[in-house]
Amino acid sequence: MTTTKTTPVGLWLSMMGIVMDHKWYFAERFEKKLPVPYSRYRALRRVEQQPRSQRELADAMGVDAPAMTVIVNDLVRHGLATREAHPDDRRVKLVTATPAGLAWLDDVRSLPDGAPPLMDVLTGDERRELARLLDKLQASQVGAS
Amino acid sequence: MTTTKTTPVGLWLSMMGIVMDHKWYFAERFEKKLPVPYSRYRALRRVEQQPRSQRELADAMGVDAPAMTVIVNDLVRHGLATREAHPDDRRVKLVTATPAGLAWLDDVRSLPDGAPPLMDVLTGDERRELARLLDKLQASQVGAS
DNA sequence: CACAATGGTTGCATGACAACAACCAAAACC
DNA sequence: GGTTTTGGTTGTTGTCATGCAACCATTGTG
Repeated sequence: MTTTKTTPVGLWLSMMGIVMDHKWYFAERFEKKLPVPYSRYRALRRVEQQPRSQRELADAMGVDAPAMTVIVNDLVRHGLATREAHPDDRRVKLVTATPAGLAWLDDVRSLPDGAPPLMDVLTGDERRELARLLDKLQASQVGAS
Repeated sequence: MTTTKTTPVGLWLSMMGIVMDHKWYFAERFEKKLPVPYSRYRALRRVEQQPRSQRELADAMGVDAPAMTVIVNDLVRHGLATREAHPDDRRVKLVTATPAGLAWLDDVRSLPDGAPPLMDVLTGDERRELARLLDKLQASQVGAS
């Protein structure tokens, strides 16, 4: 039985290992809901609260501009988001989630058996604590390379 | 400010999101240490304590036999592991970590700046608590070591 | 012994993702 | 007003991961 080191790298390796080992489980159910890659969810998530430019999205996701274009193309094609020119700077394309897009986000988040059986081993208190820690991690956004 | 839901799917999406958002950061430093894909680490990790057959490894990692062959080929080619026929059943190939393999595992685990700056926001207590929760999750994995 | 089942191997085909070059359009700057 | 910078697009390439088909060697079973 592994005992995760409490160093940053130790924690990171442990967390990444768990995610990688069980990614396939989630992927199966996720792609059944809508046949798009997970990166589309990652992008749409970030325009849930307010529209963002593709530049902002690319920086936040750690991908380059060409990759972002492809992702947004896909979102638009599926009616999950719209791409409009920014009124003040027409170079900028604002990506906005459509009602269908918001509904899809909710769908994914309430996927039955969407999470690998892993989480069942945690008690209610532990889940709340894990959620708190993950939120704290998520709050610290790192810039691009 | 996202507030992670304490449901299994909510926790899973949050955790996976964090890993995916920062994977590139780790990958840069990981592949600088040794130019092999991360999957090689995932595999070698599992033979750290004791040798395993490729079948066991494949099941534990959620990949099929052909993929496992490729991974082990790579490990052997880099001198990180050996592949020997099982004495009792010569169909079975036992994968064993070499001293160099074990050293590499340690190297990766002590990569300077190997983890994204994320973890720095956690206090010592929080890191210990996160390590405990991750260990509990990991313990429920198939073939956890 | 003939025959299936199991563990691995080889080869191929696909999809996701990242990196990059080349390009266009709209600002910003001197 | 011409140049540079910025946001975005198109297309190509390469790598990794995943899946499948066909095959070999070994073992187990009737």
